[in-house]
Amino acid sequence: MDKKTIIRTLERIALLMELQGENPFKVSAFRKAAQTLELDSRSLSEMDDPTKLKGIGAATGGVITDLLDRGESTLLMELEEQVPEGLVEMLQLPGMGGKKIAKLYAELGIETLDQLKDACEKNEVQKLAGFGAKTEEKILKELEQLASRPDRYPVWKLEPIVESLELLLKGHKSVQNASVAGSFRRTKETSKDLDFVIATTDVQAVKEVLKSTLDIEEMIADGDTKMSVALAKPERVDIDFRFVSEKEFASTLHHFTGSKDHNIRMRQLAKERNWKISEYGVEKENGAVTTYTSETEFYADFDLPFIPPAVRETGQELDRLDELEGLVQLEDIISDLHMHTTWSDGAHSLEEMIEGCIAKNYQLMVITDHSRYLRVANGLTPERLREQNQKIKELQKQYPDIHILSGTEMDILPDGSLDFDDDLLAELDFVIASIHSSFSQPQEKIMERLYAAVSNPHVDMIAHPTGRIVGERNGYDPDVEQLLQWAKEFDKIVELNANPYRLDLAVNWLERAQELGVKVAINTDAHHLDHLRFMDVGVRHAQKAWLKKDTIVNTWEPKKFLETLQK
DNA sequence: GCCGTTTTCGGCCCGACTGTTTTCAGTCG
Repeated sequence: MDKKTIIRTLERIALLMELQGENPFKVSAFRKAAQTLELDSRSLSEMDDPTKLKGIGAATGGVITDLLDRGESTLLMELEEQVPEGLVEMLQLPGMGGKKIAKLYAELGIETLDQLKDACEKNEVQKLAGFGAKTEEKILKELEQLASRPDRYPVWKLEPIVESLELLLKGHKSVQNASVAGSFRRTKETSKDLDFVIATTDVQAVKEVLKSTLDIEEMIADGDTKMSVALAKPERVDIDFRFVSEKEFASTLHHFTGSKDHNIRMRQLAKERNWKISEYGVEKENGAVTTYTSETEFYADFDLPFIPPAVRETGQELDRLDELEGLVQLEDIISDLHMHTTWSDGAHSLEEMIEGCIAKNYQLMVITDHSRYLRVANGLTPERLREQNQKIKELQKQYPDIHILSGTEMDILPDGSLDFDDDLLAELDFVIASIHSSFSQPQEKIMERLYAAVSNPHVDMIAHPTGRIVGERNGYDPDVEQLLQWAKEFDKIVELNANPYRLDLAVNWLERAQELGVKVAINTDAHHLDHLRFMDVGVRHAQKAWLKKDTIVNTWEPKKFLETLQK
């Protein structure tokens, strides 16, 4: 018996109980028990007695004992028998929760989505107490959209929407402040919807602007403090807008940034002081509500340091406050080690990229155009690479304020060889090795290729180590644990590619890299000047993995960084 | 269902909106 199975069993029990219309507190007791196990970093064998943990009582402990003793749970088996499988799917319908689904099953015997559709069309549903004609209509509409709508959107699809909305809102005369909140602000790879918090003196005016500017498919809610819409274009994504006064902005932003678990921990802290947190501020013992000018001030009132949105996830961040100190910040980044120019498939010249990096106040940069194998990207032949190398050395004289390194993003070929020979690599300051081809090779072959790169003395870094595209494709499926072990062994840098398409490595592997003492570089892989801004996304993604400034080589002073390369 | 040194009963994070009601339940975040 493993911990994951126990966690899944407890969660499944909670889900099935919810579908029976059970008391929500009872349901959440099972979820909390699952979470208690999940958040405990020990494995099952390292735990003395999991049923003694806080949050696990007689019933949830019984499930665990059942699983440990017999490998199955009587409670779960009973529930599986009582609750038809089709009910689980109904939870995907917005507006449908456990109570309603339980009622439809109990009174109309509805077990499947098809039966639900049928009953709605025959107007049987609106006859039930608590249901009406509008509910029936809504169910039919949601049933129709169920198949066509993705349940989560990758960050790179949402980013342009967020950017344009923040611009629109901040430019409005009645808006004092506006920010995206929710999982997007926490830098999750994917989000179910978008949340915005808006400080305004004129809710109606702002609502009007939003309504007239956005391509709205459906008005989901339209109240005095909240408006929810489903966008028609460019994505059919739901957006929530919350309107507050300026003084409430900070606490509302905190509230709607979440996560839910982070907020629960904060509310528990408040409770210990007889305070009460709501989105409008913190109610103190005397009943007065304190408001804040910033989230920093909000946290300070609880004697806490500012907790970056990216780490506000499980609630356990509040037990890791000492680790916040050295967490990497955007201001720490003083170099970008991966970018392209018009010499290969970039949109800007060497000079333009150099000036772009100077504008970012970087102290060091590396030009890393593609190698010859990547013909579609106009990859450089050895001759052109040497020519570029020469040109960079000349440009260095013109731009004394920044170290300009001459590098390459060299392909690791499908047969496991490298695109340039060692003599040429030795002439370069910095060598990136990447896989851009034959993704579908078996893992063994992929690892052979990666080993060739990681074990080559001239290679400094492995770029976008898995080749994934967030929410689209998994990449070439390397054994990442092995790759990280090799990176440690050969003292190579692994990349965190900051392009929101990639965010490669993913958070869990970045945590592992730091644990192993592997060096990480956050790079934009810019093919356009505008892409240099992705450093911000990359840093927030790194924060999500609790990466320290010291782990990230592009926070290092040029002297230290260059010495490391020479080793 | 779980918890507890102001508690073994009565809370559990808290509030907004909708659709159903005619004062509130359900859902959502």
